[in-house]
Order: sequence, then structure tokens, then C-alpha cells
Amino acid sequence: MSKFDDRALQYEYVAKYFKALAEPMRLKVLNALQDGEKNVSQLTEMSGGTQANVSKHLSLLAQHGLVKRESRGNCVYYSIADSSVYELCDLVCGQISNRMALEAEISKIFTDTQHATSQ
Amino acid sequence: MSKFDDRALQYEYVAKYFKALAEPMRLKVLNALQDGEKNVSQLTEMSGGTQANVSKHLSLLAQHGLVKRESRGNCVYYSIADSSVYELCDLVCGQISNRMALEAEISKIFTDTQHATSQ
DNA sequence: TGACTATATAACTATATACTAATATAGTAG
DNA sequence: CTACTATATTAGTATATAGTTATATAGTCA
Repeated sequence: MSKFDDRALQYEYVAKYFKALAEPMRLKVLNALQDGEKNVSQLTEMSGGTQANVSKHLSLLAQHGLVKRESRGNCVYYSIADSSVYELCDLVCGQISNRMALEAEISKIFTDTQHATSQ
Repeated sequence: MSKFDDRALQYEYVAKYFKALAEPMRLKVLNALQDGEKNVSQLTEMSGGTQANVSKHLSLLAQHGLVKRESRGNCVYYSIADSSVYELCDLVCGQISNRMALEAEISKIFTDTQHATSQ
């Protein structure tokens, strides 16, 4: 295996990790898990999704090592396996709010200019 | 607009941001931009992609505020707009290597057990 | 002006995946 | 055992998008 292939594989892995986070419903589920484990029914209700869909998203998150699965009695409990997820989300949220603030600023300037020129 | 809708929008935004990073070729391009601005031709060569494809990825990255575009003379130069991208990638890389180390460990234990039981 | 270079875009194909509805699996309780 | 509940999976549809090829746009230079 050449160095190039290794690099290519790394990009694949990282991309796949980000892809696991690139879904509103999965973010919602991860958010619902912030304060501790929940079973599928609870997550289904909290997320507002259907049971099948939430189950599939959980399975994907588990495959990528983001959540842990533990089956107890009749229920399956999921919990966060990788708490750095929240750091990632915080970074992104910060970035987004910066950007939105910037855009609001630009939009304001533009509007002001419009007003100035239209008078 | 209700609070619920705002929340839903936030999930959408964050998911879209992650989606912008969820592509090996885009990660490659961002990596190529680590040591300063590059034009499209340079990025095309460094990434090993086609001009059209790299151009499309750059356009998407620019739309999401990850890179800046500056046209000078005959060329268009792109540079990192949001350096927190690299923090995100480092976090993910750390997470992935942890996970791979863990899996290697488990696999090793499994192999050892196999050896032990097969003798 | 025309020839050339650099970048972007359009049209298209192929693939991935989010979602739904229906069904299967597995545990519990009577 | 049967009935019930919780979760997972399957099959199918619709949509998004990565990539290619060909073309358009825009700047430079003679």
C-alpha cells in the first residue's frame, strides 16, 4: 500500500465521519442524547420521526462509532460514544453564527445604502 | 416563526455545513489550501481531479463560507475563509485514530483467542 | 481584432441515501 | 403456547449530488 493510497483512505474516513453528522435528523437524535441514554421509543418521540427511520439513523450512528448500543430487557438504549461530537457541533455553530452575523451586517449596509441612494 | 422552526433551521444549517466537509475531494482541496492560497489550476493538479469538478467543489465550498474567492488577472485564487475547518478535521482524525486503535486492539485480542483455542 | 489560457457552467449519467410502509425479529407477560 | 411491545430490516420511491464531457465566459497578449 503506497503513501498515496493511505492518504486517499484517510480522506475517505474523515469524509464518512462528517457525512454521519450531515443529517438534521441525526443531529436531532445526538442532541437528544446530550443528557444521557435514551431508548429508541424515547428518541422517536423526541425527534418527531418515525420508528423505522430513527432506528436506521441510530444504526448508522452506531456503525460510525458515534453512539453505543445497549439492549436491556425489551428496549435498546443508545448513548453517546464519542463526546467530541458536541465540540464539533459547537465549532460549526459558532462558525455559522459568525457568518450569519456577518451577512446580516452586509445586508444592513446594503439596505442603508439603498435607502441613501433612493432618497 | 416559532421556536421549533428555528431549531429545525439550525439543524439544517449545521447539517449542511458538515455535508460540505463530507467529501474526500473537498477535503483534499481544503488540505491543499493549508499553506496559503492557490488558483484553480494548482488545486486541480494537486488534487488529481478534473478542472470542472474541482471548480464545482470550490464553488460549493465558497457558497458555504469555507473558502474565499479572489480573481486576479487571468486566474482565480482560493484561500481558507474559515480556519476552524482544520480544528474540525483534527478532532475527527483524532476520533478516527482512537477508534481504529481500539478496533485493532479488539481484533488482536480476538486473534490471540483464536490462536489459543485453536491449539 | 483573433488566438490563447483560465475558470465556470450546462446537460447528462450513475450512485447514494432519506424516507415510507410493511414485515420480521426478539423480548415480556399472561 | 398466545398476545403484546420494542426494535430492526426489507423493498420501493424520490431526491440529491459527484463525476464526465462539452461549451460558455472572461481575461491576456499578439
